[in-house]
Amino acid sequence: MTAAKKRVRNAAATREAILAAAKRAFTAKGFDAAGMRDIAAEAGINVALVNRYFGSKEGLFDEAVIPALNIDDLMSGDRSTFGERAATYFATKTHQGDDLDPTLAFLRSAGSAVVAERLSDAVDQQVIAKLARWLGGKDAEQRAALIIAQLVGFDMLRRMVNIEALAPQHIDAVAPRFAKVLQDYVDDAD
Amino acid sequence: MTAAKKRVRNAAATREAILAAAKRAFTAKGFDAAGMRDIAAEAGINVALVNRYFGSKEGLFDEAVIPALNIDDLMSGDRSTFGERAATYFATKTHQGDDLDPTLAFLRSAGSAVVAERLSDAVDQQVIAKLARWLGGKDAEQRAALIIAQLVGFDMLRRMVNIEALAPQHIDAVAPRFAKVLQDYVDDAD
DNA sequence: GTCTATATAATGATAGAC
DNA sequence: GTCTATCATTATATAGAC
Repeated sequence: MTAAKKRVRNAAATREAILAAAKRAFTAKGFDAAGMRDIAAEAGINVALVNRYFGSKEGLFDEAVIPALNIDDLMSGDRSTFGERAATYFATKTHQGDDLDPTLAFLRSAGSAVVAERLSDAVDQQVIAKLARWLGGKDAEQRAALIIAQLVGFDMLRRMVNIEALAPQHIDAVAPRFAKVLQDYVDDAD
Repeated sequence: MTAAKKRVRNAAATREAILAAAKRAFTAKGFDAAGMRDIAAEAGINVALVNRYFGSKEGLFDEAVIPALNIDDLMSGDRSTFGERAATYFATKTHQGDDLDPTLAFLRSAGSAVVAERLSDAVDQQVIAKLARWLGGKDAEQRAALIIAQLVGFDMLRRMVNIEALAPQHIDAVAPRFAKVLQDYVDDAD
């Protein structure tokens, strides 16, 4: 057993514990609603340590959420199957409670004035610009932006608004329709 | 001139002033970030009056924002031109600072636990179910949900994330692409 | 490295005078 | 109908003891 009041000194472990708790909190409640006290309590440490390790709540968000805003996994396969892969992924993904879900964290934090700009920059540079380069062809930026708009809107309605028609049990009807639209944008490169 | 400290007693005018200020605040900052004091100050009245007239911040949101969550205007025309009308509307709309913008208010408030459920109910019943009935045909609920997902995601990226490729000056390239996708969902009724 | 205690500033809501 | 004054709560952040 460890000491009751003071933790064993372990900078790396403490840092990771805070980071993990922050990912859960930002995913579940968004930036504004997630509280430093809650994050510290769930990490099993004192509030003061969060600021010591990450400077501020914003600094914590920068490390916990911002780097994860990307769709690199979807760009690792072939362009001809992007629509199908993206549609299946977004139509079936479920949030594991102890993990960061970047899309949910983004959707729940997008209304916050504090992190709005960093979220914008991340989506613009790490998601859309990167996807545009991967797509190539004419109007790549616009096609990439429209693709991401579809994905973001779909996830918003499916998991935040809880629209029943988009639930996983209807994937057989939804996924093909959704995949086709996405793939049309990919293929519309002249 | 009216009295300096006390307003002329006018329940209807006071109520409207609060409502107008609330619409601006909820549009600009979302439910959580909008403050009762700010709303009261902008309406030129005392904070206590807000609670007197609307019971609570939630009650104010219920009157100021919830009923406006609909796309009735887009459903007043012909089904064959829905895609074009919706694409043009969403690709060019700009928020007039002294008005409610329902989509922005929704996007900026969606992360709030307090109003999440009422927003879900409103989008589900007032927007998607209504659009589904108007669309008709097979899988109407799913097609309606996918259409709204496109519109919501598009507005999110265009006006909240500020993606340059979706700005009004590129409407000539964006709108036709966007319109086609929307219309495909409308026409896919068998 | 970790904690306690506190500074400072907001918040939504309400009781009661006028 | 409108206001003042205040309650009770919460928030992030920090100084300093151990």
